[in-house]
Amino acid sequence: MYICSMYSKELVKGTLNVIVLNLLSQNGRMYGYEIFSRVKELTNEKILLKDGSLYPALQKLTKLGLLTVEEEIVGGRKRKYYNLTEEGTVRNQEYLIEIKDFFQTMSIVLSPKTIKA
Amino acid sequence: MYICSMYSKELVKGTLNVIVLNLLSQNGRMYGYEIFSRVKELTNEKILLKDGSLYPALQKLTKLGLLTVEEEIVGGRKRKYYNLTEEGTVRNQEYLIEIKDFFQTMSIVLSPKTIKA
DNA sequence: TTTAACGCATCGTTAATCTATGTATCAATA
DNA sequence: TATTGATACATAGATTAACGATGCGTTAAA
Repeated sequence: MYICSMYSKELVKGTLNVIVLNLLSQNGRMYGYEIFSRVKELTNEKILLKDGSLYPALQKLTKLGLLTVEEEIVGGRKRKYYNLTEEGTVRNQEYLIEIKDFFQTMSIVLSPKTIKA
Repeated sequence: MYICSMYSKELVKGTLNVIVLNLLSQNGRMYGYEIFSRVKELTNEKILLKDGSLYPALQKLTKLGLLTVEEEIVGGRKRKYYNLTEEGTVRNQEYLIEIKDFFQTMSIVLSPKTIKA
């Protein structure tokens, strides 16, 4: 899996957690590769999560108590299904509020017509 | 100057360059502390650039040929005025396009109602 | 049988940003 | 007059999220 996002790394940085948490909150039970595929599909291949980023992130979020894992064998292949915990749900809401506020603030800073004080 | 942004570091990461370039493209000639103040004012203190981030960033952008510097003494204090170069103007446009596209893409990923394929 | 897609893991590196600290001027204030 | 806060810039070292590279194993298709 060698892939590359159309956005500079720096931009995408800081959004991985909220992407993962939010997808899980909407779709429920998902496994890593499924998350990768779903993001790829939703973004028209504009955001391609790196597996070297995604899998460690899922492990980290689990360690933090935001996700639960269940391992299964499906079609001879190992899968790890993740689910949001209650804490994960709360954190997702917080993240969403923060990121939306941030995007709005950024659009003000970057708006072509800002009024000088 | 000890300050703290209301957003998590990770989110703001990757947006410093475009903030600086875009402010300069709108306001023309500005100095570091002025950029800090302007962003603070525009964002209602939600984004407070750290001086340990801003000044190195200005130096880096200058080294990259995106900015020019002129040093002046104003009111007994040293100021370094920055301006966009042509290359900086082009880069700013590219950054703007990228970040707006990215924000739109993110809003799709994070939208509460995504249609499953 | 080889390639591609599936599915997960991990080690070492990168690089943007932060923290902390330092310098110096000026205005206000206690 | 001494101190604080705002103005103005600088830098060395630490942090840390994410990345690149690599590895393992399965299944299906060419």
